[in-house]
Amino acid sequence: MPIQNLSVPRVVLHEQVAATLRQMLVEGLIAPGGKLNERELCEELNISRTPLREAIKMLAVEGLVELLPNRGSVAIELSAADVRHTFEVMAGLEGLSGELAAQRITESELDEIKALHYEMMAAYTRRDLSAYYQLNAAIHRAINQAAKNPVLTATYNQVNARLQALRFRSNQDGEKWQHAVDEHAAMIDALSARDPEALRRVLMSHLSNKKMVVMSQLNQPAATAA
Amino acid sequence: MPIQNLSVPRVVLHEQVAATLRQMLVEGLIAPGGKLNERELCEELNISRTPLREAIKMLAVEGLVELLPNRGSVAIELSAADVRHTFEVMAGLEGLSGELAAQRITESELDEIKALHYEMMAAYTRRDLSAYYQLNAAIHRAINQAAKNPVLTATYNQVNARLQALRFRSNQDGEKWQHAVDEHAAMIDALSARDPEALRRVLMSHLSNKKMVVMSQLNQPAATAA
DNA sequence: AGGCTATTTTTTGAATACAAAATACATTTG
DNA sequence: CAAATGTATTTTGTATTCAAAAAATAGCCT
Repeated sequence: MPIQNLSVPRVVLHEQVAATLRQMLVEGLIAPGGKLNERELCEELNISRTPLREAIKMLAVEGLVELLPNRGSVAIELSAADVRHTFEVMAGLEGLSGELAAQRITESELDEIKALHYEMMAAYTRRDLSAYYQLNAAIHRAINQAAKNPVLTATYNQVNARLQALRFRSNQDGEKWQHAVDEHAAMIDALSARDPEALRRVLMSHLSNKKMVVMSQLNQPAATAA
Repeated sequence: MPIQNLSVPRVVLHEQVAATLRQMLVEGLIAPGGKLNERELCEELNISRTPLREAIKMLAVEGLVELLPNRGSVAIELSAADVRHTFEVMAGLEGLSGELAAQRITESELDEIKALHYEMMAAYTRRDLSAYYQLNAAIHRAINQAAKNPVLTATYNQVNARLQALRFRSNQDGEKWQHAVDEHAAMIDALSARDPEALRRVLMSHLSNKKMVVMSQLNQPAATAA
């Protein structure tokens, strides 16, 4: 006879709810500017308002939602200036990641990143944007991991989540995409050479280019990818 | 007869509570590792548990408290590794602040920082540690402001709050203090010259030195300042 | 007496209930 | 008919209540 019931929530509810909402926001299930209706979300997630409201407060600190006193909360909507500022910070954090990763990366970590890079090159060659996007994210995540700094990782993820909520699909333009791929090759070189300064430069300029692509897409928000 | 009662809370309760708790944590009123008893805090702040718990969740995201499921929450206690990691990120954020500030600072902002610097030199000459500490913090805040990036400022403040909760009083050692003051002079020079790279280098090495001072104090936690 | 278990008490987690504010709606009046 | 005002409804903010888990205490047995 089972002593413990594994179906009962073993982790606290507000954490689960926060994770669900975070995913909904980052995946665009709740669009930027969209309202978070408490009653609706409670019904949808089958929870009471207490843990939901706790989760919303957490997301507000993370910068994913904005609290309007007495008027609820909405998914953040980044202005062009907000996007610029966020990318500026992301560039700094990426640069730091690179600097530290180049100093601390192990051989096996480097091999894994090289493997991811080749997979990404395959996706690029096939013009498989979705696979490319995921592998690209995986590489950046791996570099961040190689920096061996949990505080940096947490800060990086928190700021990055706000950009992910934008749901942009960059590099659709041929020339820009080529350039991004070139930069990735330079990353691998800098990592292999364990050259912190070089990797920092590459990553910061990489982010700067990504920023410009996103900014130009924001100006012409015509096509929303399927 | 007054139409509106200004004594009633015009801002939401959980914000006020979060601010109060944040101050208590940063000022050491709740010591690192100390438990946050909900009942006690409710009585002390004259509120119910709901807004208190919302505030605690916010502070958990900020990294000032740790949530122990079913066992409440405690003020964070940074290990030596945590302190190293946090300073590493702070150095990166300071470096970025400096880089941007050197590009964007106005004449009047620069003048104000110079004035703060002279005030700080006065405090240093008098060995007035408290005044020095405050002016030092004001200068770093001013440089951060001059970077004109709200996202950077918010990120910086959030990470910095965790270090402030350590309640260290560094630079008590004469030679180290002298060195810190020299670095501050170099900051003013780099700012005046609008040299981003130079300011970045100075600020990062400044933070690195501060880290070493704090780390050595952590090893011998003998004297707690009055 | 000492170690163990059982029971009470406290504390935390979540749901509900109540109050106040904001919004939507309808009615009235110029 | 439009603007404005008053009323109803919804939504948000806070307090209270209920339930479950953890901690403290007491009792029991060897």
